[in-house]
Amino acid sequence: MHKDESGWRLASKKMADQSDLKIYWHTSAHILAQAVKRLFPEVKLGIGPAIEKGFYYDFFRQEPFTPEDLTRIEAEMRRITEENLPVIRQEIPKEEAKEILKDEPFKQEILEEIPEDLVIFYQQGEFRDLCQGPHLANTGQVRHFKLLSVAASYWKGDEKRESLQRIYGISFPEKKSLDEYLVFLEEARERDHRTLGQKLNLFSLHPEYGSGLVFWHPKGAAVRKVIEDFWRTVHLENGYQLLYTPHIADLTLWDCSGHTSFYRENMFPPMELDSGQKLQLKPMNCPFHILVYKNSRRSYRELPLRWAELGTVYRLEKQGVLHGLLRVRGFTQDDAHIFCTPEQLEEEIVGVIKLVCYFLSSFGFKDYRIFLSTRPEIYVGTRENWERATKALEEALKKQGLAYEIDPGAGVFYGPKIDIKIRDCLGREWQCSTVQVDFNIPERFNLTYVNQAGKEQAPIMIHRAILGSLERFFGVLIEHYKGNMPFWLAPVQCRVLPIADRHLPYARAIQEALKKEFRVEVDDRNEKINRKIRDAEEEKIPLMLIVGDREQKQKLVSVRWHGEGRQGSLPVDQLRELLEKKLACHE
RNA sequence: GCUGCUGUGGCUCAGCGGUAGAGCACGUCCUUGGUAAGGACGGGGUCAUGGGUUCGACUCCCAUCAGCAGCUCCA
Repeated sequence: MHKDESGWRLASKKMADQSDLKIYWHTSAHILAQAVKRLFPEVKLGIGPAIEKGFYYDFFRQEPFTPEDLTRIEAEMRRITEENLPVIRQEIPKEEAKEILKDEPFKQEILEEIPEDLVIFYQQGEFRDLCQGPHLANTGQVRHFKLLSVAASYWKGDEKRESLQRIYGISFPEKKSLDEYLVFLEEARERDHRTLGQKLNLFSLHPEYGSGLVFWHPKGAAVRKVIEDFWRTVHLENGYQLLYTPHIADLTLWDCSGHTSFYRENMFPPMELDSGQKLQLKPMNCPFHILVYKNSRRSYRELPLRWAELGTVYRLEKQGVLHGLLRVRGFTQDDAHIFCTPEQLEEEIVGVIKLVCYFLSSFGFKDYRIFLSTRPEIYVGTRENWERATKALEEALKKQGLAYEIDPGAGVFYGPKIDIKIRDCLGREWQCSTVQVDFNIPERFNLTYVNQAGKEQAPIMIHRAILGSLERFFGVLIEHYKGNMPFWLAPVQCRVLPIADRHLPYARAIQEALKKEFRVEVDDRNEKINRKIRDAEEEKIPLMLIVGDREQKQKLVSVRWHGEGRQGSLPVDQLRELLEKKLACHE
């Protein structure tokens, strides 16, 4: 495995192992709240838990906290730790608790939700907070901490409720750990696909001409082509057929699919022609695939039909949620719809899951989480269908021996689903693969097939995407590899570096010898070899071939792999064999 | 969409109430150099947009647009 590949995974794992840190962080959050209360007595308290990496506390205050405020708060926290206040657990009758919290409206709201008569408080010095605990014994145990940022949040995560200010912080018993964490944050920034995308010239965004729209540069497009070619080949090998469908269709199609009622806020407004016809840019591909299905009468003999398309869709995402390649307004889904009989459902899901595992491992992903989302409160279809479909999804996961978590009530209204989430460099999870069983759309469009008894019957439809969207997947890939694309994916796989101008013809000959199978460039600039190497290294080109007098004379190339230094010399034919092997195993 | 911060040459950023600067990149020339930056010279910005305050605004204020962090929502 490449050294960079899972830097962030290791860092987060190391911390997760020390579950005591959660307690540590929780007490840190209390110290933060105490400091804020000392400096700004008018502030109302929200909640302040430990999170995966550190802690936060939510406050209600009219004025925003400034960076200077954070510095002051940090200084006050320092004082509180130096005071070494004992942290005392108290059990208090609810009535009394109400009196204590009379000036804390948010805490009161929490209090009212607690059924027990006795509630628990933790007190340190003059500060007392309604809290389950547990906590450290005294504030002096919190040694090294830093407030990282302040951002807005909603009370109870509800955008209709009050907007609070959330202060994030991190703390550790040892200075070394804090320093390491700050270095980790710095490295995460360097791994950011937006920075790397610019530096490596992979893609750009031009928000002044439309935010959330991606421009793939030649190098990004080269990677995309490899991904797409691989994707098509694998799908064809697995019994899929390819479809191409339009980007727009008459609005009535979307009325029929239910999108205009269930999905309107995410759709671009339709464009109206002189004739009065309204054409809608597609937010999803499924209605188009359905039209293809409906284009002829279907027999059970044809099923399952597996139709895949790299379909570009447009969704009007809210301004504030856009994020580099990971959340955009125009993207290409690696979509497919499987039409099958009820009997085939489970086997088809197993097939999809297998395919997901194959793809993710081909791209080097080993750290992902699988969620099984069950029936939400608002749903269509019968309970029996839901149970059957949920069971089919669950069985498929079990058959593949995959660990998964149940996400109760998180299914889509038309059916349950499996989501697979991959983490980015900052530990944020992004959904890529998704497998959804749909009862709704086949019914809405009145899809049928003729069964063995010669009767019409409704097929079951599976929506699935494996990479999710090419844009998001590319973004996650960049961060995963820190821009060091493995040989098979690298936009420029190999660059030939002639030592002096007189070696240019030989360098071109090497390029000719390899270019049929590999993406090869020649660095023909008037620069010293050190400079050429440095630039190639910075561009993260996997393979550098240095050619000078020695190589030319002996018909060799001097091989240097990215990040690994020189590896000796080889004849080109021998090198080609080596590279072919490397390609085949996706190294 | 909400809260806060930000918006200066292609990129990263400095700067200031009196009409702009660095590094990298780019161009020309010199140099032909063996495993991470050779040298010299040069071109390039109506300081996001629109209002306002002011004798004067890139600098202060307001609005809009966009970016960033987070919240909410999603592939």
